[in-house]
Amino acid sequence: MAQRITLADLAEKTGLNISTVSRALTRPGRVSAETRRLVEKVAADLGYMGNIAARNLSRGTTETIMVLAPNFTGQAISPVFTEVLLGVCDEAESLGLSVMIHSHTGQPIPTADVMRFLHNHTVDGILLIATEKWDRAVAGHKDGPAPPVISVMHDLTSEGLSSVVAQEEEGFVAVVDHLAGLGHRSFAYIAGLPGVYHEVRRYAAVRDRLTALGLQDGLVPIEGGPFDLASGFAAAGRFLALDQRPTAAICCCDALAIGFMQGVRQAGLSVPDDVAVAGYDGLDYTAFITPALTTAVQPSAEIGRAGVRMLDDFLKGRITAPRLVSLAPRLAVRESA
Amino acid sequence: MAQRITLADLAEKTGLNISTVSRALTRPGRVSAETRRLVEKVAADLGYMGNIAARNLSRGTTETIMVLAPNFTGQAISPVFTEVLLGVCDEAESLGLSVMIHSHTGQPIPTADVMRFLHNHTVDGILLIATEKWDRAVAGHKDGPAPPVISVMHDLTSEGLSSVVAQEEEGFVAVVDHLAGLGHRSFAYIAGLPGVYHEVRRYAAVRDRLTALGLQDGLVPIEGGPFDLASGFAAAGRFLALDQRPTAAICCCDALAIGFMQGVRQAGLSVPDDVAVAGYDGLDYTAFITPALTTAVQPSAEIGRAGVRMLDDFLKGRITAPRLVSLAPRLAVRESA
DNA sequence: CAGGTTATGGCAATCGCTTGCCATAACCTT
DNA sequence: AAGGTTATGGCAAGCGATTGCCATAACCTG
Repeated sequence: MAQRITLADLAEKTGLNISTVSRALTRPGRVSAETRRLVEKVAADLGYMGNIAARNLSRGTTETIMVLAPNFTGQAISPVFTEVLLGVCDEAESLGLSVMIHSHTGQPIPTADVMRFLHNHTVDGILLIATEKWDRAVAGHKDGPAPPVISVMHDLTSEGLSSVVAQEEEGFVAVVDHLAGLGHRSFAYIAGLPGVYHEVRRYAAVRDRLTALGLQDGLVPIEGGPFDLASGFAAAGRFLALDQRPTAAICCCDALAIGFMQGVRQAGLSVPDDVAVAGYDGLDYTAFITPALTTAVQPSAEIGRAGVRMLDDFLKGRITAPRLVSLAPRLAVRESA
Repeated sequence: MAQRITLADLAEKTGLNISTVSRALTRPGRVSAETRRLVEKVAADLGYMGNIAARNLSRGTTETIMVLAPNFTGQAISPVFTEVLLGVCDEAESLGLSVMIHSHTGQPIPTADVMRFLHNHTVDGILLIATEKWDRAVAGHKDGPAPPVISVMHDLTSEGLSSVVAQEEEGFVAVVDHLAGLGHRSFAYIAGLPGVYHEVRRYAAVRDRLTALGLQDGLVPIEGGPFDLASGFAAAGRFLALDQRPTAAICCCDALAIGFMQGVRQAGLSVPDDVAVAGYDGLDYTAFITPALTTAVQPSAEIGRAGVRMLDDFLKGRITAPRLVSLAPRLAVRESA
């Protein structure tokens, strides 16, 4: 793929100077309409395509953003992440940004990596899908201006990073309220990975809401696992072994819920009659299984879009102070509860 | 994010020439061990990070590949694609390549786009996940050397593109054989999007195998749709309206199968007793729904990995002629059939 | 019509790294 | 010890586009 046509070629062909050609192509108002038309015609004729690397070097910019995702390689991907990515790509495209994707291995966040990508001009900004805390100290940027990094799905404003998140708490409040409204008084909580951001917040939301309703004594936390189907299935075993089984199960995420339902039904229990089940995320699949899962549907793609918009605002200097955007989930009441 | 340290800084600090510093960092054998150590130490001290854009311009290379995916924005993503992407990222990382992702809007493949990315040095090579035919003519490269583009999931060797695919036909042969072995003699085929590569091949595989078994008269094609859950659900309605319902349903993909199962079960039919259902793809979810879906599990992530390896081989000049790699799916017999 | 704007195009430095080619020094051979 | 290698580092020319600054020409204004 040898680079064929350069600005120099166009310059020679048009008899103009390289700089004029460059301006004709990138600064519409800077040259006369006539000149611009000429250059454009010749460029089209010759099939000029420009050299991005040269532009990047010269401008010190790449028009590229990176999404740094957790565990993206080496294990299953959460469909939620995929949806976020879809939103990201969508919005990036309409803003004229390219998107690179890279994975980080989880906690602790490889701040050094982040900084490297930024510093060596690989990308202009980063959309961080963190699993754990962003260790600002590692960056050695404690005093400098905030780096162009937006946290997605995690509220890291306390660390100085703009963030766009879902109102998970509200989602779980809605779930709890719905279940309580159905008359349930005992609740299993099928946990995600212990200690992890989402798990911690979701459990807290459930517990607090139950407490507010005076039902905290009915809460039975059950070990789950890494937000996947198999962990939910395994959790069902623990649930079944309980002396007094709660009548409802609130799962930390949809994958756990689906696995859990599969587990209890295999043991002969009926959902929702023997145990009502609710999840969180709103994966497509939840609507097409039997019984269809009641779940809080999170606007994942929109989160991705908002993240990109925010990063773009940041890069263009339209905002400077860390900001928080949080999007509300919507409860989808279906058969399982 | 101002670029701070450059090779010039290191050169000054070490008293060496820029070129020597550059070599110390990138051509281990080219300088004395002592010099290298010195440079490395100073580089570490100063936190040198290099400027990728400059390197790219100078080397005429980007060490970046692009995955060009269909419909990635604007509509639901197939989990299969996600899995492929996972494999791609995984392998790319271990080969030291970055990956950009970009979407194309389907047929016809935007060959011009492809060429632009290649020509303007945005990326070194492309992993094309095509939906339709690759229009070689558009590229205007009919005579030139093959561009560094690998087709993934579609055999485009006939167009001169190396490809890595799944042996879909074998997968469907296995499905048909399994169903026939169970005693089924009438088969509904729930179709994907009409005319689309996968749909065409899969249907042909089913029909041919049934013919080979002398069971072709039992085949009833049923309109499905764009490889998603809702289409499968809708197809169930058509299936139910049939005068004589086949006893087995072969679905073009898992999403269709899941939607289909949901549809027929909602109508009171039992799977597999009233109708056996089988899919293709091997999505995680198929094992955790009731009834668990019998399906041909395609090694999607491995396809992604193999694609990247092949592209890398191509870029490094280890292969030049178009090649075809095809990976076998594995039949997972579960409850639905 | 003189003095002052404004529009347009050219010059050349610059972005930071890479690499072919050359010079030097050190080390062999016979 | 003379001629020949080999290892190491420096020089400088790129890679291709961008952009601040300047020169010129065209156009105003009173």
